[in-house]
Amino acid sequence: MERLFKSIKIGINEKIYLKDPESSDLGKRILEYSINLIDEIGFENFTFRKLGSLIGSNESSIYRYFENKHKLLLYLSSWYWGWLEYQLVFATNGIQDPSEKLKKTIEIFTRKTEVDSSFTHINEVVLNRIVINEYSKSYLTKEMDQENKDGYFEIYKRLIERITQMIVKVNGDYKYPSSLASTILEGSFHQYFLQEHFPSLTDCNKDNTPSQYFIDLVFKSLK
Amino acid sequence: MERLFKSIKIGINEKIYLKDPESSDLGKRILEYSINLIDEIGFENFTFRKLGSLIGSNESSIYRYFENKHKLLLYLSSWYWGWLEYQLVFATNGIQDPSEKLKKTIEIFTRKTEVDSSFTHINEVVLNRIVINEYSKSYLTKEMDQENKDGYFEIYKRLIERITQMIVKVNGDYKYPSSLASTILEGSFHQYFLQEHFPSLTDCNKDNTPSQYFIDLVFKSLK
DNA sequence: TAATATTCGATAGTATTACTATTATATTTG
DNA sequence: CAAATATAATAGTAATACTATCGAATATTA
Repeated sequence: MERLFKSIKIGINEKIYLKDPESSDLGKRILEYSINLIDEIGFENFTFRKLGSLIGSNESSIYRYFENKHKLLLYLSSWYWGWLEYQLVFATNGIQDPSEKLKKTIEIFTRKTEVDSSFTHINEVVLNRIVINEYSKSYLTKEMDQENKDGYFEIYKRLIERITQMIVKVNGDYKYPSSLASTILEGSFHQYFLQEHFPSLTDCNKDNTPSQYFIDLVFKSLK
Repeated sequence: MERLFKSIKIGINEKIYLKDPESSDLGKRILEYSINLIDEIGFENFTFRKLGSLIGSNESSIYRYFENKHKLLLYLSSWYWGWLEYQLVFATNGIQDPSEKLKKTIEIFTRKTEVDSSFTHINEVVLNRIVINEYSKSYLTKEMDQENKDGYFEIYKRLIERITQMIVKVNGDYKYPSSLASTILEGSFHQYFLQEHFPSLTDCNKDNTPSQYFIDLVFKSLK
């Protein structure tokens, strides 16, 4: 539980930012509006200049918080994974039965994101869309091995490890708990992407949710 | 079968290129060396200027073949999917039993790529690495819906549809054949990525192959 | 309250990227 | 051999991704 609170409050690796964006008003505006702007125009077209003019601030001021937009994306996605971890632990805390717990976990990962008013300047619904559309760009780079060593993907990895442990508790003989855990996480985001852009490549829609698909997949695998 | 040969020979959507790179020596060198250069420095750092100087040619000459590097990536990945489709149909052609056929298909998708000397100027092993590391960047853009309408992802979609049909033949009652098919394709590439960069998040390694993991996953799902 | 530190905005400047346009030259083909 | 086509060389543009400097406003502290 301590690990969790650390993530929610100060858990974001300090090397990701130059100045803590939570420490000032401008910093918070950077977070709030960068989410909207990236969602709107996409990460490729997003620049600090555009963000500056959107929040009525200066490009160079934003550079005082983040080295570049790549680091900002790492910050936002780390924040998202930390928030998801919080949701996860909170929702599954009381559940004793391992299967029930794993089922609930899959539901948390695959459910539609809803606004959580506890963090006012961050819109989790929009941030969820960003993670679906942009997260893989943050690790599919030539710098990622070094960044991984520096701990930039810590929270994401911890999340997958949590699922792995739950899988092991349901069936200790299953041979691929880590692979299955990462399939659940990547896969559920991918199914949402397909629903939006390649509907013919998925069976998920309003009636058939990704939750049902993954619950079926996982529990048949673990039987 | 005709659809297949179309893909191998001229199947790449003509809107992707300005001038067919297979139609000239320079075009072939663009394909050959862009694969090496993207693999070496990553798609973000790759520019036509660098490619030009690598092949002793001019930046502006490359622009006569491809509008921009994004289109080149679309070309290369379309080529790869077409090549994979060829491998797939070739290897599964004689198999009658639907389960055997699906199993073979999963093996094709999840096996390590080997050089295929039939296409001399394209190195499939290196191209496979590019698809693992860069393919998602080609569709995670704001332009993708239009590009999808224009048919740029045709071959990729057809591949997934082929797997879907095989799944249906093995078990017509299974509720999520398309989702499972896309999970196999995306998932197996992702497992290779994890092996390379996040080994703690996968159980796949020299002894445990992605093939075994996915065969287990799929056939338990369809039982 | 004065001194000091911090923050931010404004401006300017650089190297690189992602192209486009033009012209000259080489090569192919009819 | 002429005409068409392909390529190379050069130049140029707008945007990007920063870095540096400086001064004004604001907050902190002595």
